Amino acid sequence: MALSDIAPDIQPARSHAAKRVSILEAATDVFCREGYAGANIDMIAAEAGVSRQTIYNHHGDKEKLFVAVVRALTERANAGIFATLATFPDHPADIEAELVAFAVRLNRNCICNSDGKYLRKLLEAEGQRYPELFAGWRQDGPGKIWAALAARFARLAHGGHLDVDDPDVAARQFMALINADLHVSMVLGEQLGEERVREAAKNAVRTFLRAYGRPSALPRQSRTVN
Amino acid sequence: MALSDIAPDIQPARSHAAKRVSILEAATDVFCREGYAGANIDMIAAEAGVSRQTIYNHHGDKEKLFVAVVRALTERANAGIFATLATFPDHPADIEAELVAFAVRLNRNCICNSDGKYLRKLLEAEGQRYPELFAGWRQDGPGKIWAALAARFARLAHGGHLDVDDPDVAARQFMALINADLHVSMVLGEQLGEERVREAAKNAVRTFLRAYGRPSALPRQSRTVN
DNA sequence: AATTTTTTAGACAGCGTTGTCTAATTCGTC
DNA sequence: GACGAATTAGACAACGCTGTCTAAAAAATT
Repeated sequence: MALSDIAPDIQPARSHAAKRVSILEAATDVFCREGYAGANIDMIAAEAGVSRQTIYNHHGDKEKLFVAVVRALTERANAGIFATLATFPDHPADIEAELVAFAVRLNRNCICNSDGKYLRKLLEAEGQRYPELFAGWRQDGPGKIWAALAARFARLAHGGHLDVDDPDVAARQFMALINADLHVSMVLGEQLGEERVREAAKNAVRTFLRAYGRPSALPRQSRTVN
Repeated sequence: MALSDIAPDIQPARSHAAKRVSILEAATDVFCREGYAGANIDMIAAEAGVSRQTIYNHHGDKEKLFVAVVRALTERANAGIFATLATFPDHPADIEAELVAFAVRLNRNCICNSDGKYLRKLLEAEGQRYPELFAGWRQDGPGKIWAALAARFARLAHGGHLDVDDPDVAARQFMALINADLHVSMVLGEQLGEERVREAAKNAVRTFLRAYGRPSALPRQSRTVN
């Protein structure tokens, strides 16, 4: 009962927070692997190295746990995307090389990493069942990302580096081209190496610049067909 | 016992085949809506207008039923894609208009229709769990489709209609561009109208031709930026 | 060292699902 | 109309999962 005066408000346990994280990680894994209905609490408990009761203590409910998982996932994923977006080449010296590097970062850090894969999978699997959960993702995720990316392209166009008439369309197409080669491989769960990602980015940017590049910015790259 | 001589080999019942189809349709629906683990036989039976026992009579097992569903789905989807692929404009008079029309057909008949959506969803949800099932789809589906589409583009290039150096890449990028605008909307289950599909196809083909079009084939379309 | 809180293992009821079985019924054929 | 095959409704056991509970163990705080 006596409240000591030094460090009075320290949380009851330290392991508490660590276990919460560990539970969330394991739950993310299992929910994504097995789907909501296929996942069971014992699996999650075993994978988290925690007793089943502890999970109920922390999250109260299978559904609440699922919601917590999706929230954490979307927040992390959005943060990662915007962090990568901040590395967009606003004043490119070599636009092709810098766009390729940017595309590689985008693929590596946002789309091919586990958060991206997990989020896509949960979205496809349970999106219909929890529309309100994923509507938030959609607004804060793709909505803002496309807008932000479109603004970057518009600025590049204004600076004379690109010839873009509809930046929104260009942004969506850029994302689509980035993923063109990788999507099917990822769905099947293949692990794709760095060079594969780089190749995909190079192809995407090359086509993107053939479509939207300024004639003056292109010509150093040979474009003859053999 | 007495085998009458006329029409001896007629199947025992006619409703048999109809019910099999109806079961498969309902099972496809339910498996895609609820996932494998979340689907239950009673749901499927109710949706098929059939008793639970009949399902077991026809397919024996929940897992066998699932396999049958995926097989039917992949076969139908592949057939549909190749049928649409046969309408590719091999000798285009107006390449942009004909590619747009082709893209619209591809989207409407193969990607946005229920088979396409269902297949993608099942693939994402259960692909890891049944790799052998979906490996077949991957080989006969995207593998052959990309090759076939690439061959078409190569022929267009050879005929002087396109400037394509790597037809495989071009084919994948064409598919990716086609889907750029629609994918997110579809995942969330929105119903997209004809004009939306048409708009997406127009944007995709325009960019594709800006990247791969022959200079001589392009210029009639004004490309000035305001 | 004592105390309080958290965690654990295990048992437990309640519920839903799968797959089987049986008896009644429907359907198409003869 | 009578026969045989398929279908149906319902009951049923076996099983797995959720969520709760209890008593023991572990961890941290005092």
